[in-house]
Amino acid sequence: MRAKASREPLSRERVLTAAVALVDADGIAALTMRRLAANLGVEAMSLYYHLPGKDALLDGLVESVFQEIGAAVARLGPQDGMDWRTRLRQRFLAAREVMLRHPWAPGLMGSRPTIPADVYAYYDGILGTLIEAGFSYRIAHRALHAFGSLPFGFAQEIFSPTAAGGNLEVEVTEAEMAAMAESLPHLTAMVAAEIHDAGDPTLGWCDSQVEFEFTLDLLLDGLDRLRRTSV
Amino acid sequence: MRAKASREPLSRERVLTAAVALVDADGIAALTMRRLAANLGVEAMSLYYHLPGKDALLDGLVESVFQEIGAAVARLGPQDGMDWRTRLRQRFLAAREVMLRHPWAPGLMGSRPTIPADVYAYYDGILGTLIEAGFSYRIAHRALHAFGSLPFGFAQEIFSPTAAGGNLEVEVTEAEMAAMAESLPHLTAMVAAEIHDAGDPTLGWCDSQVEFEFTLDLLLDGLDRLRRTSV
DNA sequence: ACCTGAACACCGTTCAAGT
DNA sequence: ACCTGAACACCGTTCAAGT
Repeated sequence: MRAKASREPLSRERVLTAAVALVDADGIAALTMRRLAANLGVEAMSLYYHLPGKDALLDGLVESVFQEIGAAVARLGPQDGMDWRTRLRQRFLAAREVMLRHPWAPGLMGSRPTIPADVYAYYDGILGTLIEAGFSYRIAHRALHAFGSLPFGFAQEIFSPTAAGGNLEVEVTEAEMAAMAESLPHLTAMVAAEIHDAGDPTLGWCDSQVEFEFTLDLLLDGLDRLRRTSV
Repeated sequence: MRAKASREPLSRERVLTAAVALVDADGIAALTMRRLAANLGVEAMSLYYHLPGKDALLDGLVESVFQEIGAAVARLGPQDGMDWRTRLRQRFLAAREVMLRHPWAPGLMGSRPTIPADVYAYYDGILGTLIEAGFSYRIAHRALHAFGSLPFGFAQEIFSPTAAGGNLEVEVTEAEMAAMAESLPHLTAMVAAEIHDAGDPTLGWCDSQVEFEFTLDLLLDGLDRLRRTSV
């Protein structure tokens, strides 16, 4: 895990790249000034020359992930011929691919008190798409809120990605299953009725691609209906 | 802030109550084993007799908030005559009132690796309401995901409640405003078009009651349309 | 049964100092 | 300009010990 010593000096960018790699590999709890420095072949105090402190490091992590989203969206190319729903759908799905690579990012974003500046530009683009499609500012504003975290490629997860929900069936014994059927009749029936493909890459608790796209389309369709009736 | 010394012995419940009070008052970062103990008039090590460690304390905090939601929902009384949309709407709005009292809770929930057991029963009730209304298990399952955090009384907040978004206009100078109009034309126009009631109690970044209910109704209406067409 | 004191390993951060 | 060593205040947690 320790990077080979390099003679080129540190930089904010190198520090952030190493931090993303560290967190991807060992989780957010492993991100320590001392450990990050060690991975860079340097003392902890050296980091303070490139970043004011740990909060700035965490902000930088969020910024890094968002820039990755920005790059993925830019890679989609011009969207001239498309209607607004297709445009937004592509954006959000591109963001999702980035998030699948950094499952710690949603939790980190949710805990930061500041918003990286580039995010405003990102939202401005979404808003522009909506206005161009004929939405009023009022409805477009509410649409931004309704989208929630979808622009960042993840559906709502109230609890952490590593939560137990998805593995429910696996860890439960026969006796517990019977008790569950009694206390949680509807959930038990649902699990029985639904067969999930195991092992698909997911952000967590059943938050598979299918669920993500269902929520996305439910909102897009509902907004489109609003647009065509009242605007 | 220090509680008066009491002769009755500590208990898990007393510890959790004090922890909620501490976090309500001073924020989640102020929750320290040593500080919590001091508030209880006790040494830090005493807490370990009632809770295995800090993780258990954080889990207990989430559990406490959820039990408050459970109590608020129970206070709604029997829902016999109501249709499914009204039932869910009342539930989610009741949960929202609890969350407004504990603005740190969404962030904490998002960072916990485990789900309190009672939450399953809560979801089972929501699922039962959907099934009773005629939804298939497949659609009901997806509806649970689409709801996201609404059952817990908060709409998606990608960034922390204390984020800057809501105060954007206030902190911006004239020159910055002009620059903003150039780089963020649509957002600037939206802010100009929208007048927000200042000072309303909110979970954060424009997540006012109106936005919450808009998202809620958008999803409920969309689901209802699905129910009546394909089921 | 319930609480404590001393100690340990580990944080983030400061500051003066090195090169 | 860039990095370091020693030190500080503060963590969560252990363990043997008190009552």
